[in-house]
Amino acid sequence: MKFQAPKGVSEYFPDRSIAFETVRRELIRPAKLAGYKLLELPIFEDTELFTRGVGESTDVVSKEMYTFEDRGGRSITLRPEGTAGVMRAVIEHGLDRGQLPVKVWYSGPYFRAERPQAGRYRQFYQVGIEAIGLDDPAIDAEVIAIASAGYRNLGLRKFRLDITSLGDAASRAAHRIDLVTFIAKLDLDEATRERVKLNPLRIFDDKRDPIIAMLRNAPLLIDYLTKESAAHFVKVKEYLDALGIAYTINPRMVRGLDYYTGTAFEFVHELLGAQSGIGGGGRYDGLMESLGGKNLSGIGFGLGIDRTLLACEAEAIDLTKTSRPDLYVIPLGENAKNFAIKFIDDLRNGGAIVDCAYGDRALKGAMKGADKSGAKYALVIGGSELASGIGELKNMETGVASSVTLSAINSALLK
RNA sequence: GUGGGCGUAGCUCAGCUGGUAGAGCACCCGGUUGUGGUCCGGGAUGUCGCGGGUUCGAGCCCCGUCGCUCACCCCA
Repeated sequence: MKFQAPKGVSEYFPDRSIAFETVRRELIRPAKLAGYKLLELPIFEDTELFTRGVGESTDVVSKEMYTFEDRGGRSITLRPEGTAGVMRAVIEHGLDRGQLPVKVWYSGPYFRAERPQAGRYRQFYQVGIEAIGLDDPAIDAEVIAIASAGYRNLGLRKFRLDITSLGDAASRAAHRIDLVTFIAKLDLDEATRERVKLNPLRIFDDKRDPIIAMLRNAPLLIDYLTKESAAHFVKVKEYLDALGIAYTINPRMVRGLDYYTGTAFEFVHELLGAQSGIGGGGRYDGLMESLGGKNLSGIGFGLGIDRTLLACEAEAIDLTKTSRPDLYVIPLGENAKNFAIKFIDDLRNGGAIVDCAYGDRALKGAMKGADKSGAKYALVIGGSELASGIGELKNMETGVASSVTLSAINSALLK
């Protein structure tokens, strides 16, 4: 029996794991700069939180959840997305009692039992933020700007931002009547008809050309916005313009989760395959109340770490440089090793990245190790260095070595 | 859940009309005393995904099975 990882999970190991770590850090950074605070939540929750929060009509709930019964007979589900859990925590612990909005960020694994393919995994990673309790369009723009900054920090260029407004309940009710009437006249197959019954908007998600053609003159939700919703959307666009963030209005955009209202957005990368959405989010003004909390509005996003990493790779962005050692130490003999252990520890405590050729390797092999580690400098410590206190610090890039007093080597010198 | 492609050394792959496995990269050792990258020499490595069948003989053919992968669906 040879063990394998479960189907469809993503795993990261060197050197790709270094890039993964960088992606996560850079996507989080703009949120921290904007005052969002970490929320660390469980990866499993009461199943009903998701069926009510995400929506029964979604594929996520109807066929993609990892659900099981725990030993107490409770129905538990591995979280398929982050927002519902945040709402639960905010309501349960009264985080919304202080100043609004509540601004939080979070990151971790999510689970959906889908058939895997490029950029789609059963366990995948996201960075998310939520701003709860403020319906000012400026916060919509802030959330979008934070996501956009994360991608730009990484050096990504070949992506676009799609935005639309799904309006408030009144907007959607008016549109739904006309859309259902329109769809009823179309010649659709059984499966599509069934799918659309629960949420007619999903018809716009169809990728088949004949269907897309049929929808050319379909009524668009964005044309049914109430005065308030329309005004809100106008302000969001103005703020994005002021921020210099380019966007495309996409009135046919469909979000996968039912709780979205008003502003909705998606970041789409040009070089990825079928799974090209690297992040998305929107407003969810009725969610909190529907989960038993106060009637507070909210907006947030989820950014896919796995897909963002794929996007960086597609754009040939190297994210592995940061973790290469500053110094690679090669001790020769037991006395040198005794000295090196403390010498290295001091440098590390000073903030330098230091690796060492332990294991009494031959000098030549150890030098190869230094080379492969990508270290900036190599330092051999043997009998003569111990006796004189002076070593040859070799710059691995230029090949030039210079005499340095060992006691003078510190992290600043190596950086 | 549906469909296509693919499963041979750690990685990428070759293996002609069936005759009991190869390359490159990576790895280890060496090229006369303590300094890497290039070059040269040497070395280790596989139940050819798994099970069954056909055959004197199967990595190659047939059946099944598992897995990976890409796409549909859907989405991060």
